[in-house]
Amino acid sequence: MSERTDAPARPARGRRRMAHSLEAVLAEAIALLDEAGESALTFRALAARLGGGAASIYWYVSNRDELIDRATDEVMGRLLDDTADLTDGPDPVANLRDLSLALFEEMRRRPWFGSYMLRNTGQQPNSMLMFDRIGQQLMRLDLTPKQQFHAASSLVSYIVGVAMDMAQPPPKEFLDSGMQPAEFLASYADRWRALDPVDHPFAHHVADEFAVHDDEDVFRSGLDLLLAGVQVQARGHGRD
Amino acid sequence: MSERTDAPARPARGRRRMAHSLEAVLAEAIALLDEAGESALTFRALAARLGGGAASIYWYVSNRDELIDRATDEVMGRLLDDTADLTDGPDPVANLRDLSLALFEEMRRRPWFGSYMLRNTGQQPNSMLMFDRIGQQLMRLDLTPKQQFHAASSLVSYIVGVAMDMAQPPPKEFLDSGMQPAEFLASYADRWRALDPVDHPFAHHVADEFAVHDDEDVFRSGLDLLLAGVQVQARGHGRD
DNA sequence: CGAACCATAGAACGCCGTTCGATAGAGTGC
DNA sequence: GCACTCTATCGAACGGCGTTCTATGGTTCG
Repeated sequence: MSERTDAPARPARGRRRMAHSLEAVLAEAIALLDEAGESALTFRALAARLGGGAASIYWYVSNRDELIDRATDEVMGRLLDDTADLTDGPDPVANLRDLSLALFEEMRRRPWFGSYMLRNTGQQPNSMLMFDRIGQQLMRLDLTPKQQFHAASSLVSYIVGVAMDMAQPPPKEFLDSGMQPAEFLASYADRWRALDPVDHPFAHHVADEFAVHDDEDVFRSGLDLLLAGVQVQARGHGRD
Repeated sequence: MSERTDAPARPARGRRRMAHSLEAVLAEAIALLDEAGESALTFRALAARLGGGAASIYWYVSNRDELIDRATDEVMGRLLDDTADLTDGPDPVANLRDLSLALFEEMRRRPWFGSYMLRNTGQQPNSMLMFDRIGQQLMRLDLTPKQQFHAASSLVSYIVGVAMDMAQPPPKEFLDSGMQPAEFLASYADRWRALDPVDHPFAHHVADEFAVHDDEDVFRSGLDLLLAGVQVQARGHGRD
């Protein structure tokens, strides 16, 4: 009857015993994912955080997969909001670059995010919106629809590929040896240098670069290759 | 543990002679992965195929992760053998294209393969060899080592990204409705057409392309964008 | 013939996702 | 006030998983 005044705009509807809510479930799920990665997101751990039983979560979500889908889409939704102005620029290619970099930033913040970004966009409306936002910039270029579709798909594939790379948890030898990330990278490069030079000429050739590389540089670099290709295609404006 | 110490610990691909059972374990593991995907690869299922107990497998492999790593690397080893001649051509960029397409083909054959390709190349000597083989072609172009390293990484990321896409199991609605893949794709395109045209202009714009697209075309298309970017960079021959 | 070692496998542990049924509380009609 | 329904919660249990421990058969060799 009388409303609790603690609830702001969206009252969490009448508080029951252990009032959950879809919002709360997703918020804690995301927190769990952020703190300890995908394997840490279990129904029991989540329930403990929410202060209830594991079975209760099934009221809001029918599945662990659906839980992850919704969490991912929630994050994507926020990202859409935060980056709404990135497509205002006059140059569509520059806009694509900014948009992709924003995605990269989010993936760096949340290594789990990229891995689930593309699965089943049918279940992830916001991922679909992001895909469309990318495509809309490509529509502004002088390309055939097929070229535009291919370019959008390739861009997303590239981004997800990098995401997968970054989602790789650091090997435990790193966690054990309290090294700094830069130190570890350097010592990892030494392993490249220890490989047979006959079988691995390239590893030796670029070991120095590898030792000091920054993930964002690598990402930006590949992104620019892809976008350069798009621009070549747009100027050639023709066949596929 | 399971290795004799007399043989000069071969790096990776040398035929193992006495490790009769490790080969069997990996062969059955790969068969299981091929037939029913990653989730089907359980120690119990694998043991059943081998006609023994689950615990026995731990003699050959200390981990499920290691099992998957070894299976992946085994497949990569065969692929290295099968594609050894793809880098003989005079044009390094054409060679990269052929190599990438061979990887794509393998990923199409084995959707699970791409997902595990890049993890921990420290544990996957053959993946490292493949990475080097890609890099060797890039060494032949007029690029700085940094550019070469970035290009190799980006190429692999792109390939893995597409792999992730293809590793997505088809939604169960597809399996239920005995549709042909082409039919399903068309009906999926209808769902794009049913989206709000204001929010999803691009989806509507390319729905027709999406309805008839072929994964390999899309892959090849993005690959060519990337390689075109590399070529632009090589001709500009300079700064990053 | 017995010892040493390789290889196997049954049983159990703890964790997981998921299901089922019981039940407490809020809303509703009388 | 009361009974009834509907919503949301949760304890308990099921089956399956990776993994470990321990016991034990089979070979090889002195």
